[in-house]
Amino acid sequence: MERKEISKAVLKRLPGYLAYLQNMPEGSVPYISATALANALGMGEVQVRKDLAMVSDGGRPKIGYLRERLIRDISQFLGYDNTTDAILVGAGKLGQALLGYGGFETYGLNILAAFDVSPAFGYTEEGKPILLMEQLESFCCANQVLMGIITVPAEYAQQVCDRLIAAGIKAIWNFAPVHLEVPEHILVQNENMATSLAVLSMHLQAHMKEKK
Amino acid sequence: MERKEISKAVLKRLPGYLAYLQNMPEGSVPYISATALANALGMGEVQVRKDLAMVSDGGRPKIGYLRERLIRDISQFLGYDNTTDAILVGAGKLGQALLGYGGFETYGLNILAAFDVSPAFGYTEEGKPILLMEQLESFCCANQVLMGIITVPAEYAQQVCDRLIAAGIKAIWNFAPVHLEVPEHILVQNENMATSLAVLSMHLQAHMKEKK
DNA sequence: TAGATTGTTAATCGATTAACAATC
DNA sequence: TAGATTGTTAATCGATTAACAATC
Repeated sequence: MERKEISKAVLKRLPGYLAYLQNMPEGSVPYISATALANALGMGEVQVRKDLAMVSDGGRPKIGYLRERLIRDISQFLGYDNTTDAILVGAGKLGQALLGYGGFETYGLNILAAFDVSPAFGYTEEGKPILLMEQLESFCCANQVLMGIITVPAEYAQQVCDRLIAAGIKAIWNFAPVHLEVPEHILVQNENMATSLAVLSMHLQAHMKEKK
Repeated sequence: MERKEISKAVLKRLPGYLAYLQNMPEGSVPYISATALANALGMGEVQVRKDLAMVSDGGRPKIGYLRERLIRDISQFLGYDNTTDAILVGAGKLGQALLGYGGFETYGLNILAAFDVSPAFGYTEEGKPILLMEQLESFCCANQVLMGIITVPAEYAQQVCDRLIAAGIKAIWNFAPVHLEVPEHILVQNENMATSLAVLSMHLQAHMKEKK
């Protein structure tokens, strides 16, 4: 499969397809069509077909895609087959929730360690080390870590971010509700609860108004 | 301010403006221009100006917007001034992290209680009640709850979702990595970690390839 | 006044949808 | 073969960007 340029919009839909395919009722036919997938997820069938065509050429007219093959193709496209090492900064509640979430391995993400200013505990329940902030740079360099997850309070996020970049990190998953200033080649992905809440809040407002 | 039809794209950018305005260095000039805001957040100035024009008519040529006024206008537009009651289902790690996160009040969100199959604990550290699933329907009806937050494992998400809707809920914030099937008038907002990870993963793949 | 900034109207860009030929 | 499904090419839609007139 030759890699085409892919848009962010398509990229964001791929995990949804993958999740559905992986959780599909077993025992049924081994093939699935773009049409069937679209119906199951409540999406347009043309869109799904086009998206799938971006990442796999296993589609066969009249038959569809071989489910296992499609799972493999999407996973590979998303880079889930080769694991990425990451570190997490900020072992508060949210940080610990993420550390404890086992599901990330499925996505090829491996959180090596957490860092925190407080040395209160040395290991998480899962046995991941919680280290002091002082060790951040040396750890990242030694382990060639490329991804950093920020779960510190908003006011510390920028300085943590700066240190991560100085330590050689290229991609940042930011859970702090602030805009981070970074050099051009660094990617910041904001996990922004406020954004989701805005959409929900707007929907409820419209609902309330309707009721009046 | 007359309400115009607003696109989802604009809606999702508003919380970012708001957060920046609220955390601005105090003591400086009380006015801020769309240009200044755009530069601070690394966005296009025309886009910011247009977005602001959607929610406020306090903009004055040569001067810009009065910061306090703008904060008020955006907050009001997003409905952050009148609080929304919500319940949370699934008091696992993620659920508890959300329950413990104090910041939601800022967005007008008030989590009244959590529900779980396990009656192990009656209250969270913050004093919010953790109730049994059996009480879900009666609680929602009695308190006229309109929003439900789902933090249960993927395999239970759909049945929880169905119960929430039956209990009168109109908007669902879904943290489970599955597609939820809902009637037309119900809004599901997926907080999808997998989506963010896909974007990050793709960036790192590109980075690795470059290095080779 | 001059100049910065606003809001609006028009042009561009990108993504989605529709139409259709190719294929098993 | 007939029909379902694929992938591709063209049309539509929506959002972003650019250009410009209005205003303090």
